[in-house]
Amino acid sequence: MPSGPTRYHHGDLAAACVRAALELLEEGATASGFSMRAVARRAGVAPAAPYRHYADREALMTAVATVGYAELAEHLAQANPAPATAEDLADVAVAYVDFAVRRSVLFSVMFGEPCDHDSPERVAATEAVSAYVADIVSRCFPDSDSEALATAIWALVHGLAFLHLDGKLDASSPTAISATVRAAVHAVLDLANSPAALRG
Amino acid sequence: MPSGPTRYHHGDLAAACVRAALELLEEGATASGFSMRAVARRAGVAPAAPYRHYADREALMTAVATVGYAELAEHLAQANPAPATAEDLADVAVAYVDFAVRRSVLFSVMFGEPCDHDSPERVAATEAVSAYVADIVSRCFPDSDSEALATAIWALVHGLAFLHLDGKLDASSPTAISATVRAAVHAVLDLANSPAALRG
DNA sequence: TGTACATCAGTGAACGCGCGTTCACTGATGTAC
DNA sequence: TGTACATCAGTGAACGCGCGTTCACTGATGTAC
Repeated sequence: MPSGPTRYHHGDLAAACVRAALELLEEGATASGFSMRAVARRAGVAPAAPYRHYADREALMTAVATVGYAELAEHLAQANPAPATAEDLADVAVAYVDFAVRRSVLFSVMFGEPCDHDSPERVAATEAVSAYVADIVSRCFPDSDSEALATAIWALVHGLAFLHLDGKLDASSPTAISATVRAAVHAVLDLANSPAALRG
Repeated sequence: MPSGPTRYHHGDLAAACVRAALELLEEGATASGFSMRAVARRAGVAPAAPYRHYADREALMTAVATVGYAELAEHLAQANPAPATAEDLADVAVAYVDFAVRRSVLFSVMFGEPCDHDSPERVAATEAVSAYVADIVSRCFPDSDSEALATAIWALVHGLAFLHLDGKLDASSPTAISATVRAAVHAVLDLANSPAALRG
C-alpha cells in the first residue's frame, strides 16, 4: 500500500472520512452544516466516494459520534484516572465541560440528537461514559443509592457543559469555566457537610 | 380589521410567523430543518412576506426562542408557584424536563445554540429563568452559597432534560421520566441528610 | 513468474430538492385636505 | 363626506446555492491458474 499523494485507491477512506469530519467540526462547521459533500471534499475524493463506506449521512455521523465518545473517555481518564474524592470529581467535571466547550460541535453531534439504537457501537460508547461516571460516584459515595446519585452527578456535569456551551454561563475563559464548575460541584457535595441547610 | 379568510393584509403577520414556527416545531421539524419558507407556507403567505417583519432567519428564531422562555417559565410556575421544599423542587424539576421532552425542538432552539446577545428580549428571558431557579434555591437553602448552588441545581435539571432528550436516559413514558428525575433530585438533596457518605 | 480476470474503490456528471434572500410589483389602508 | 395620495404589507418570480444520493463508468488490486 504505497502512500503516493494521489493514488486512485485511497487506502483507508472510511477512517479518512471520520477524520475529515472531525476536522470540519473542529473548524466550526455547524452540526447541521456538516455535509457528506464537505467531508468528501476535505478527504480529497469525489462526492460519491464516501458512499462506498457509509450507507448515508446518518451512518457517518454515528461513526463520528462514536469516535467522540472514545475521545471524551480518554480526556476524562487523563484528567484523573481513578477519582475517589470530591476534589477528584471536580477535576473530572472540569475536564468534561472543557471537552464540551473546546469541541462543541462534536459534542453536540454526540449528544444533540437522539441515540441511534441501531448502532451497537454507539450505544456501547454511550454506556461506557455512563458506567464511568457511575463507577466514580460509587467510589466517592460508597454508602448511597449509587444509581440515582450517579445519574444526578452526570446530569449536573452534563448540564454545566450545555449551559456553558449555549452561553448561559460565562464561558469566556477556561479559568472562568473551571471556577464555575468547581463551585457548582462543591456546592452540591458540600450539602453532605451541612445537613441543617435544607428547609422543609 | 375584518378577519376575512384571505385578506391581502394579514393583520398580524409578525405574531403569526412565530405561531407558525411553533406549530412546525411542535410537529417535529428539526431545529435545522426549520425554514423561513416553511413558516411562510404555514402562515399562508408568500415566501418573502416574513421579511417585512424579521430581518432574517436568525431574527425569527430569536423571537421564537423568546416565546419559548416565557412558556417554560409559565409551565414551571404552574407546576409549583412558590417552591420551598425539596419535594417542591422535585416538582419543578419534573416540569422542566417534561417541557424539554414534550417540546423538544423548541427546547433546542432555546438552548441549542449560543445566546444571541444582540437581542435584549432574549437575554432578559434567559435571565428570568435563571433568576427563577436562583430564587427557588435560596428559599430551599437559605444558609448556603446560593449562587453556586443555584447554578448547580439549574445544571442538574438542565442536564436531566438533555439526557432524556437525547435518549441517554429512559424517556419512553412520563412515569419513567418523573421517577428518574425525582430520584436524581432527591439523591442530591439527601446528601444533606447523610454527611458521612462522602469519602475523602 | 506471467497472464486473464473478477472484484471493488474510486470518478464525475447528473437528478431533483428546498433553501435564504432580493426584486420590481400591486393592492389595501389611512391620512390630509 | 369625498377624493388624492403616500405608505407599506403583501405578491410571485427569480437568483444562486449546496445538499444527498444515484448512475454508468473506469482504473487499480489481487487471486487463480
